[in-house]
Amino acid sequence: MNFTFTKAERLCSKTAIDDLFANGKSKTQFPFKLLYKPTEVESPSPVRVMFVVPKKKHKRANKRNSIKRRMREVYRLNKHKLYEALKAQKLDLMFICLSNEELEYAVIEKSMLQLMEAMGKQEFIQKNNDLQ
RNA sequence: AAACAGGUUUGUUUCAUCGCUCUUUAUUUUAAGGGAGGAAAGUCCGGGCAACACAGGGCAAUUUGCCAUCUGAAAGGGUGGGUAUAUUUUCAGGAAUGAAAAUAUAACAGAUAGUGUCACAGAAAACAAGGUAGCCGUUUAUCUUGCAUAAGCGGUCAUAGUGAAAAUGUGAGGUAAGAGCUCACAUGUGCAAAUGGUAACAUUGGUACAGGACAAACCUCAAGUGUUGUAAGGCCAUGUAAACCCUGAUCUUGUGGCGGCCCGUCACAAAACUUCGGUUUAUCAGGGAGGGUAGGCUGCAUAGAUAAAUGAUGAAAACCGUUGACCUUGGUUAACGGGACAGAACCCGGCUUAUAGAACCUGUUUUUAU
RNA sequence: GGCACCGUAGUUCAAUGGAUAGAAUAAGCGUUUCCUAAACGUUUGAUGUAGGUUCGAUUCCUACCGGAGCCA
Repeated sequence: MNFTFTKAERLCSKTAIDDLFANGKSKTQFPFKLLYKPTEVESPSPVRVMFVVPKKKHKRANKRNSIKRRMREVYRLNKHKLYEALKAQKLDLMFICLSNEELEYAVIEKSMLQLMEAMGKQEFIQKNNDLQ
C-alpha cells in the first residue's frame, strides 16, 4: 500500500480549477464541502485533489496552514479506499473548509471519510448508469 | 516576601511510524545533505536591485527640524547637556508667591516676514474699543434742600461682570474720576556687547520696546528627495490582423484595357475603374488605436516554492498549575491538564504592533522584621 | 508580494476646527379610517478604537482595527 502524496495527485492547473468551480457538482457534510467532476485528462494518478481554507473564515495564515495540513494528512492515509471504489474512472476533487473554528484531527478525519465514502458510491452508480 | 505595571534577554528537547519540499547522486525510484521568526506580521520609513527618464537652474509637491557626541550607507537609534511645562518634596514668607532638588513629558526652528482663524458670551477678541453696571464732571427738573433722586450731555476703564484667553505686575505721584500718563523696582521681548561654555544656552550691565493664542492653519528659513516597483524587467511557447489611422523615407508607383501566367505594351493620375450598389489604392521604419494569449523558464538566494514544502499521529524527559498521598513544612511521588504571538515568497537595515512561560532590572502597593 | 483608498443613526448621504452632530428613509407610539395603505404628529437611534495638538476635534497628526480596490 502506497501512502505517498506526490505532485501528480494534486490539482495545480488554473484552467482545471476554474472549470471545476464553473461546472463541478457539490456535496456538503458540515465542516466541509466537496466539489467534484469526472475528467478525461491523461495523468498518472486516478484522482487529482486540492484543499481550500477560505481567508474569510480564518484570518491568520498559520491557522489556515495547519487545517490544510491535517486535511491533506487524512486524504493521504485514506486515499486507497477511494481508488478501489473508483476503478478506472478519473476525477477532480476539491475540499473546502466551511468552519470558523480550528478543527482537531479526529473531527476532520470523521467527516472527510464520510464524504469520500459517498463519493465512491456515487461515482460507481453513475458509471453503471452510463453503461446501461 | 507577595501582587501588579513597565523594560531587556530567551522563545522546550528527544525517539518511533507514515509523509512533504529543494540540492547532489543515481536513472525508476537508491543514497546523502539542507529545510521558518523575533517579530517571518503591519507596509510606516531608508537602501540595494530593475525598467523608464535625465544639459543646467527655478517653480510645484513632499520629508525632516534644541545642542554636542557615538553608531550607521541612509532612515533611525544610544548617551550626555540645554530650555519649557507638569507633579512631588524641602526651604523662605502672615499670605499671594518665590527659590532649590528630584521625577515625568515635549512633532523642542520661526507668531517682531506676511496672510488667515479665534464660535457662544461679552462694551471690546487684536487696527483696539467705550456700554441703560460702576466712578467722576456738568445741565435741567423735583422737594425732603442733601455727600439727595430722576433724565440728558460728556470724561474714564481702576472696580464688578463675560469668556479658554481682556494688552505685564507692585508701589508712589498725578487727576474731577482715572489711565505706562509720569517715576521707582520687578517681569518679559528684540538689538548689539562682555564673560562662561565646543554648542544649544546661561549670567552681567547697556539700549529700545510692552508685542494674546494657533505653524499637528497656509506659510517662512535651513537641509534633503527623478518616477515606478520583482505582478519590475529579460527569454521562450501559444495565438492573432498579411486589416485600420498618422508621420517619415524609398521606388515610377497606382488603377484600368489587351496578350493564358512571369512579363510586356497602351491610356489616365493623385486618383482610376464601375453593372452606379460599390471595388481597388506599393515597400520599409516609427507611433497610435485595436485584436490575441491566460502557459513555462529566468529574476531567485548555504530554507525556498509558484493553488505555494518545512508536517501528522503516538510516546518519553524537563518546566508550570490543580488534586491526593508520604515524610514533614519544602521536598518526594501519583493522576489530570497546560505551552503564547504567530507561518517565509527579491534581499538587507530600522520603526510600530502582538506575545504563554522562564531569567534579570526598575517602579508602586500591602505584609513582616530591624 | 507590491501600491493606492475609505470608515458618521438599521440603510443612503450631509456637516468651513465652534456641538444639543443634520436630512431622507426604516423602526416604535399616537391621530385619521369600519379596517389597511397613504397622510400628519411624536419618540428612539450614530462620528471604527486608543492616544496627541488645540480653549474646543467628525474634521488636524500618530498608532492600531475593519472593509472595498488596482497590478499582467
